[in-house]
Amino acid sequence: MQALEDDDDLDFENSDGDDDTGDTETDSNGSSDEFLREMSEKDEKIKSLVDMGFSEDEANMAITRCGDVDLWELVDSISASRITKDSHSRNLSDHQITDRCFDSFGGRKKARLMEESKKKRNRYGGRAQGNQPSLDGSHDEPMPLPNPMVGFNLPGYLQPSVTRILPKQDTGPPFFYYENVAQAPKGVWATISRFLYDIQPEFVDSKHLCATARKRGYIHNLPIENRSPLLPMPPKTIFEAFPHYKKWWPSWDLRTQLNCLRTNVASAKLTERIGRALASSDSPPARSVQKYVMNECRKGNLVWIGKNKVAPLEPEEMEYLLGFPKDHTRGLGITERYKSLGNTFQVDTVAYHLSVLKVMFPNGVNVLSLFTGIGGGEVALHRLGIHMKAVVSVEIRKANKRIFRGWWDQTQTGTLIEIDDVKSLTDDRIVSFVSRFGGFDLVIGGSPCNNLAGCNRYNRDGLEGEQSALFYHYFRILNAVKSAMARM
DNA sequence: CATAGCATGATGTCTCTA
DNA sequence: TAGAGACATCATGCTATG
Repeated sequence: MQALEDDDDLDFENSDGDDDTGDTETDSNGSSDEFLREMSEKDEKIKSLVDMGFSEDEANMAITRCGDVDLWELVDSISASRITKDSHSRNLSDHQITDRCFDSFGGRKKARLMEESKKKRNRYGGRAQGNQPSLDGSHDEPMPLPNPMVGFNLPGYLQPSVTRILPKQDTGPPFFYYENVAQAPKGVWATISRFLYDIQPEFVDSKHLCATARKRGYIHNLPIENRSPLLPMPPKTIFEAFPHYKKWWPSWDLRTQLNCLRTNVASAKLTERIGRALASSDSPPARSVQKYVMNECRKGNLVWIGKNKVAPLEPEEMEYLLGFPKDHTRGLGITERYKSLGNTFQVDTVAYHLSVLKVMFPNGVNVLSLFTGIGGGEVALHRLGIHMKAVVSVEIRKANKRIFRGWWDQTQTGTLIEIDDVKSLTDDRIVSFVSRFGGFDLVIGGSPCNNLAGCNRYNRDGLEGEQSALFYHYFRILNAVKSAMARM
């Protein structure tokens, strides 16, 4: 849901800020000693795992079990053994555990995956979303994006009704709902899906529900029958959403919907250049000018606000398109508003998926909200008329917390507990919350997309990237909630 | 120090065509 | 079937300004 920056309002609840001054100084230039190098790599991994909330013992055991493998495989292994311990809640067989570790050595599972790979490629006609920048090449399970990107079903669409049956141990409680960008680097969704109990992602482009595109993947264990959309349904075209732009919209701009709302908007210099290019050309403009203008308009989501005059959307217009109440983000600077809005849920889309909760929880829900952002999930629940008895919200950006707290105070009567950082939400604290509230009904959140998003020029390094790796905390926390609730 | 403004490609998928 | 082109993308880093 949110993009997390490391230079922004970092005030951790716990004093985990001294991690970097730890005992694992890596000597990158001097040491010719292979042994020392391996040891410091091992220390690095242990440090990262401890950082994620695992114990040092667990980290050590995992490295012993699996050898020199990627970080995520170690997390996988630890979690697998944890879950085995909770065998009364979830029966993961020894066979699966060994298979996972075996896989780490590039064993028979690799061959099996390759087989499945081929089958799926054939089944989906060769269309495959790319795969992970895999270091060992063993995780290239394809995760094709559907076309059209409409998920399991959508309101008003006549399509074959998809049914799915989840294994009993995955159906909850709690229900969980995870979100991230659909067009992630290769293999990312395959990995996310594997961690989240091999549940197939539901890919939805919000352009089928509103006037702006938003291609996202959602993994959840909610029922998919008897969903209902928020009413009134939002406008699905630009002119329906903003009729006044019709006046200046040139006939050769054929757009009927907007592209994905992002965290930045086009500069005034750029819109000026476009204006000058149009002013100095014929009417209608030459083919090449049209092409230039249209390219910039599509990239920057520009709209026509005057003769030869384009501009980016206002924050208020983005709030509207995304399903938020007017002025939801008001009070922040404009840059901060764009950043917050660019990173949030499309409320109608998420609400459609969550709508099944209404009849299941007539007395309200307890929610664990990770990466809350400006509260897209909570706004969706509220608009569905689902009461929130308690929300434990984890969000690191002060600006977002301010917005969310303001909305909560004005609209809600339940309990809100705010936590700054997923890293500080330890297993112990989770046990304590579960005991206090009698368990969570919904664990919801979209983990940072910074290192997955296509428009990141610098650090698009996948699920292991600095911010996007926080996905593993979503996974850790979800499992902690599951096992704590299983012991209730 | 906080904020705003600005410029900065790569990695994919899909479509069309030779 | 290969290749070229069209198209989309929850952003980061630098700089100026108070």
